[in-house]
Amino acid sequence: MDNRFIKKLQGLAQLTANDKAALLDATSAPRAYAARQDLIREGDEPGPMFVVLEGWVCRYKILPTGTRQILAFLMPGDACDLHIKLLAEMDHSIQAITPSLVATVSRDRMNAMLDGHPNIAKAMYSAQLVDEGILRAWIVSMGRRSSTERVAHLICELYLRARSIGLTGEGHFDLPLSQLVLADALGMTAVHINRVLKELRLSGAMALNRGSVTILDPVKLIHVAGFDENYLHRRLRQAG
Amino acid sequence: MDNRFIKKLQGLAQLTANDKAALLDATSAPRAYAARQDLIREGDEPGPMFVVLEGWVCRYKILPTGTRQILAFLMPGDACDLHIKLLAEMDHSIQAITPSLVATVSRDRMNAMLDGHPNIAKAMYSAQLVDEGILRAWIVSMGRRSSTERVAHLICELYLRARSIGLTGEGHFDLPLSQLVLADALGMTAVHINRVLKELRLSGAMALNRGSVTILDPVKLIHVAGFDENYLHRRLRQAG
DNA sequence: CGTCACTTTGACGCTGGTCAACTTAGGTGG
DNA sequence: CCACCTAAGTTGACCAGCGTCAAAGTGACG
Repeated sequence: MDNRFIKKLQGLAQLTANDKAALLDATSAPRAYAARQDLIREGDEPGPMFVVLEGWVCRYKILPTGTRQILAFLMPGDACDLHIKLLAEMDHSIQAITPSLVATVSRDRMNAMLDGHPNIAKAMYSAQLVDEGILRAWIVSMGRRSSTERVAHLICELYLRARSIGLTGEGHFDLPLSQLVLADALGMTAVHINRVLKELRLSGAMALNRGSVTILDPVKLIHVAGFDENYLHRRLRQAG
Repeated sequence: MDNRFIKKLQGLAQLTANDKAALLDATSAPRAYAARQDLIREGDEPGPMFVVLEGWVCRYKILPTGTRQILAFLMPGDACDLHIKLLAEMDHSIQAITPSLVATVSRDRMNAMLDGHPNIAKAMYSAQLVDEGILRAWIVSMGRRSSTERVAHLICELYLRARSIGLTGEGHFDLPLSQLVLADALGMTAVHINRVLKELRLSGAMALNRGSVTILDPVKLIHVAGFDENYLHRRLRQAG
């Protein structure tokens, strides 16, 4: 129904009613987090696996100089850290950006689910591969794209991810990220993000206003971003 | 003995003689690759898992503009793409940097090994988590570190990785990477890499000459890099 | 001994950071 | 319903870090 975790995994593998029931049960008691509240901090001992059901969450790391780098955005349906318990401590923090509902699944329960439900295991391994691909794409962006290209590329990525879980309208979607958050994600300053957004708005490619993105000219935006349309698409074998 | 894959996995989990025999057998027929030869290209259908036994290998991606971004370095003992077969096509290429020996393990064989050898499974999942941590650290570097810091940080990382598989001497190690390759890895130009290396040499922190790095002042280098000494260390629970 | 890839250096300019001020929007309490 | 407060967004002036372009130097290898 509106369990976006199940919805997402269904796109990655065939799930039986039994599989879905197990997933629903495992995520049935989510906890609410306030905006800016940490789920877990760098240095903490890894705990259960997190599954975001509502809201936006990010992984981030603070450098000794006080600057922040956001490493990933987690949207409803995204999970993290399949085998994380193997690590002694977290090398980054995870924080809610908006008020969020997040389920936790203990490692034992997780292992039982992976063992007893091969379809779930397949879907989750696929999801992890996609996440790794996103990490690599971020490196490419940071290393070889201009600031304008980076911003456009991130918007393309987030739009497609939002669309795949049914969170988009016609040519627009909610993006509850401040310009400071975008800057921390893209390795830029909020000031420069602002200038880039103005440029993209004036060029007629896209506009970001009050937490909502309007894609004015998809073709132009994709072109500016140098976005590979198949990036999050063709990458998976046909589910099932 | 000198199978560095086994040596590396031993650092991540207790392996029985039986486990080691299975690993040795699976990697007993490596293939030789010449420098600059691709193991697999972006767009190809994913094949077997690769295990680097000798030489340096990298993941990379070419942008439409022709620029290249290196996404990871693979050293002897490093493997890649545990579940890669779930993807329809590669989103990046993998290439030998130096003449290399690389074993391939078919997916069926891989799955059999993961099922039949829980210690191997544990070690390989740990290795993958460490690799993901390295990806995240690269994002942090690209986003929030200056060029000098980036270079110093990469050298620290590579030194520690080389040391963990016994490839370092006293304060120096072989680094068969041209300045162009370093530039492609760090999102810079070869010209600027050259200037940064000169600066690091003059400051007495480190020197790179003819494929070999000499760490002149470890404390200074770590300080310049803002390197977290525990980055690749404390991160694992005690093996065994 | 010539070729080719790699390294080194200088001059110059653009992208994006810094600093500072002002505007806008949203929330809270009187 | 307004006054106030704060976080977020916007803009301009200035400049530094790093890219670009060009040329010369070095070493490996046939």
